[in-house]
Amino acid sequence: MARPREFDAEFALDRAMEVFWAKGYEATSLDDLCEATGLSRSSLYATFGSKRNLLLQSVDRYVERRTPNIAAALARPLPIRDAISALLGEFIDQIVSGPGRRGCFLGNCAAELPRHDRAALARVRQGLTRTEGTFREALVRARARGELAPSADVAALARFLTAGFQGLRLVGKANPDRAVLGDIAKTLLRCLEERNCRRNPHKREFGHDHQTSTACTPPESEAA
Amino acid sequence: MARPREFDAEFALDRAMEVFWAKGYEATSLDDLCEATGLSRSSLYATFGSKRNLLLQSVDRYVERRTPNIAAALARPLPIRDAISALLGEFIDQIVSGPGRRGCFLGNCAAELPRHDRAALARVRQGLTRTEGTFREALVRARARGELAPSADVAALARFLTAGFQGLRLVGKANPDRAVLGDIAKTLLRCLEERNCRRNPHKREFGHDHQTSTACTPPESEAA
DNA sequence: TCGATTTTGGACTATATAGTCCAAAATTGC
DNA sequence: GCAATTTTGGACTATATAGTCCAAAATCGA
Repeated sequence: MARPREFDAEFALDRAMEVFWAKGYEATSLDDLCEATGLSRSSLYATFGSKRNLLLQSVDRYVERRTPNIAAALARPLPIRDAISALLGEFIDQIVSGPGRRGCFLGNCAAELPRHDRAALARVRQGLTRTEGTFREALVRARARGELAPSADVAALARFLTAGFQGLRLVGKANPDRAVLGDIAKTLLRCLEERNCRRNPHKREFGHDHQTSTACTPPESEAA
Repeated sequence: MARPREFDAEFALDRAMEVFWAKGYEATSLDDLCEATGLSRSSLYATFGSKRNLLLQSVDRYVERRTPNIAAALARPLPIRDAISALLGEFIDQIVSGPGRRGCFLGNCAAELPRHDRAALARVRQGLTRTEGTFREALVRARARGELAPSADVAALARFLTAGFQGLRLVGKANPDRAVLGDIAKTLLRCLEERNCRRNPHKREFGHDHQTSTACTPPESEAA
């Protein structure tokens, strides 16, 4: 081999991720990325290929970095509700305390990325699925400890928690108000109370039979 | 007066909103806006001032347009849970049926807008607050009808529902899977069951006392 | 030391972008 | 019809952008 790299690609990726996270994909320029990573354009392109490719890798990186944190928070020697409550509280603290208010990178990407960008959305989906899995594993353990009803639908609860956390952080970005976020978290936690976590077999599942067209205007011919 | 306008500003605003909604703020160019509205640059600028200003007005427009829809859905002669269930189902249908998968415009803006953009975030916040108010009013009526416990904390429930819907739609953008979204909706609805909606006075409220630093890395010196 | 190989800085390109400007067109009151 | 007034199309500007390219520098094996 010849001349070695003067930078650490992992470190550069972390810094790039931070920028994408803080500013969003479109609003991040290559100059921003060069400045944040300390790399020149040639090194950036040689290492990561393109801005878009760097985003994809940043998403993966984010997931790698955050999943263990969440897993650790849920593995604390606490009743699962208390562990989740603490996790919610930490997010809320981060949000209301100001500077770190960037939301969840996965959520930001999901919101910003155009829906025709299959590859990128797949990465985001994988990340969300991993979060969901982390929640589910913790719930399974909690159920085994007797904290949830034996019939608790932990898969559904995990999905719900994933969406709930996303909702909390998204709302928090626009409305970093402790009272509001506390209400959301408090109510969310109630869904974990033991009596709510039994399966309810005669309850209709979702889908298939809704008629009235409400919500938001659907049409518009798929703006390019 | 002299020469009259050849276009309808309201109509143009609607079209502009659609583009922002579909593509996001940064990814929408003035050419996109001109094409969608049919206006020339001069007319656009004379009418709306700037791209950013047009976004702000689009947000307001979106809120004006969607609030009555939600209000109407919640005012249907149904138990509140059924009305909300139907609303969730409609959103899910829209998401999984494909083309309309743009998420909520407010959520998209909250995710994309930089947090230093006070004015824009305030508009978004107002929109979310209005949604919350719509939920709350419906819940108050439901409580008066005896569908919720007299002590139900309808304000907290409304905030929770606002975040929950945001979470559902955000997750749906990355993962338009009926099973996943159905689980989220199903679990969310459980929080509305009568027995869950009583105030629980000795339960600790949120905030103030969380210690471990988990979640996602907070630092980074406020990337410009 | 030398040739081979890789990295690096930064100049460069081609394009896209938000916003400006003005002459021509359209309309009004008279 | 005419002067006044407003709108309109689109040319124009200045800048920012993603990505390319290459000569110089740095390192390695021999």
